[in-house]
Amino acid sequence: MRRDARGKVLDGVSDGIAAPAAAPYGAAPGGRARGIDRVIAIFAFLHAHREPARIGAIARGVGAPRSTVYELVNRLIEAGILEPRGDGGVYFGRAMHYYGADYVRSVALLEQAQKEVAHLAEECGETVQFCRLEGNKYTVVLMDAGRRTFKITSEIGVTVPIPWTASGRLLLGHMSAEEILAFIPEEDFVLADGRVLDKTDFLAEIDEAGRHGYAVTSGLVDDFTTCMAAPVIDGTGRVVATICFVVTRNTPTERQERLMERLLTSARSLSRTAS
Amino acid sequence: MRRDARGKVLDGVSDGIAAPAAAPYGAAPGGRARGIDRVIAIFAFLHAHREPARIGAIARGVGAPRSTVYELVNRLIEAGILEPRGDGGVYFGRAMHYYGADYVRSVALLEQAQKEVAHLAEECGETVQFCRLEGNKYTVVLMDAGRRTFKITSEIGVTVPIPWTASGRLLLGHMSAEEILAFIPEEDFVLADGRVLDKTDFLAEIDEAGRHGYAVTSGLVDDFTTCMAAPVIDGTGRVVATICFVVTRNTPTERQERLMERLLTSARSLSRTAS
DNA sequence: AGGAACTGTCCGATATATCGGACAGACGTC
DNA sequence: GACGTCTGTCCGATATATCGGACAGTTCCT
Repeated sequence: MRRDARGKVLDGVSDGIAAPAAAPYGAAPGGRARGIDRVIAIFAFLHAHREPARIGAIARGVGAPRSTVYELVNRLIEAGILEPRGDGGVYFGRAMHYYGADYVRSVALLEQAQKEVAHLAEECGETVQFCRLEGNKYTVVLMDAGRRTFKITSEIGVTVPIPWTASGRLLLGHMSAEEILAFIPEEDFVLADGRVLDKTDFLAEIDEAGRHGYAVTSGLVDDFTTCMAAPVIDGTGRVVATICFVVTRNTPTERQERLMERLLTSARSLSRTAS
Repeated sequence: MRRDARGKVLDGVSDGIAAPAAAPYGAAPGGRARGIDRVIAIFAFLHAHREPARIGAIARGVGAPRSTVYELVNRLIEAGILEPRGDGGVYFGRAMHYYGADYVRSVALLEQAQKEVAHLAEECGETVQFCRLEGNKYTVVLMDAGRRTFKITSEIGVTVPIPWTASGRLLLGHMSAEEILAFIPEEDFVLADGRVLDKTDFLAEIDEAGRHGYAVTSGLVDDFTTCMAAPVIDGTGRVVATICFVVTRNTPTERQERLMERLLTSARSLSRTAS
């Protein structure tokens, strides 16, 4: 009886970190779920939705009874964790921002990365990102859109297939070819425009990135951007994160080289903190 | 039977936004609390605690049974909302950062303020903060510690008595004298070092700040810092936030004037977004 | 005007999450 | 080596949170 409306939305922007334990969008029909699981599902839904949602839409999205969602959301609003927005919508609230800031502050690498990202963006005017793996996906953890924010390719906390990114070619450096192919879901080799990446090429690019100590890709996510990434390496030699520029593809080679120098300097500095 | 240990800790860094509805630290002894209320209390406790806490300490801190806290915390860790840290401690996790970033992105004023704060900090090298009221307290919403991060006076999301701050003198501009005195708790006029602020002086300073369109205070939070604040004003003329510099008290007057010019420019730009 | 789809609120029943207590093991101190 | 305090795990009982359904009011179609 329960329509699975909006399933598409959630699928498209899959997140993977906070999905309800076993159920895709909700407990088995008739089953009763715990409040905490409902809350986690509501967070995941709002994050995937990317903008305020009305309570009815949330209830449908997570497959929970409306009455339950009203109850929980109102309690979360009271706590400042969610916030009512215009037109009946609800989205994340101030408390989330405070707790998120606590997280960043508590991780030395992130705290420093935030400074580096802001500094590079200000100095060079380009978009700078600090990226990591999130399960078997890639995600932007920190970003500064720079001055000429011509286009936002990806946003904080939104997961993206690893092969779509320059950083992805660095972040898998510690894995063997077999491990890599087992790790990445088949469908992640398909780009947004339908093109399919060749796995042999991909493996070769990972190898090359590891030898050079950086990676550059063009026209993967879209036709007009180039992504340049440098690795942040921990004490064991493993690439734990990357710092990268997102620039227009027609950026002159000399400028790209200068930007890469700046990236490598920052990455080395971050690597010291990560050790 | 239940010791109220750590009560002091929570008191000292009172937060005010996410405290469990009625109970100070937990439900009445013997009573049974909802999972969601426990979760909210756990968040508030960790935020007040300012660093990873062990589960036993959390249980004591929020006045909940250990078995319940284990259950809830493990579920939250699974969802990436909390994260295990070294030595058995637990603190906020990646998901919190992602959701917090969603919040900032969804509020136009905050998104722009983040850019302004980073830009001013980079350009001037001083600590810049974007501040707001949180109930009847003051709190830093955004901060960039600048280059010479000589000392962190306050951190994101930590509430501070309004009279302690330069911003506080601007943020109450829309209230009458009676309203202000009714709004601020008696104890908030006592500074950290025990000095008591005179209410008449305080009201006069608010009036002066409103007429000048900025506020400057020295030696309030500690002896060595000066705080300079400029108001962000919405369409109705109300001060909805401030942007401010935190500098050493011995900063030359000419430099302070130049910094204030930069603040006022940013504040005017933000005011346009806030309207 | 009628209908469809929404919102926000209330209610009683029952499946179950929370709780208290017990357990073994780890750690440090005296 | 005995003691106190901690951890992580398990369990059964029962107070109760979740659920389904109903309600009136609103909006937006046609």
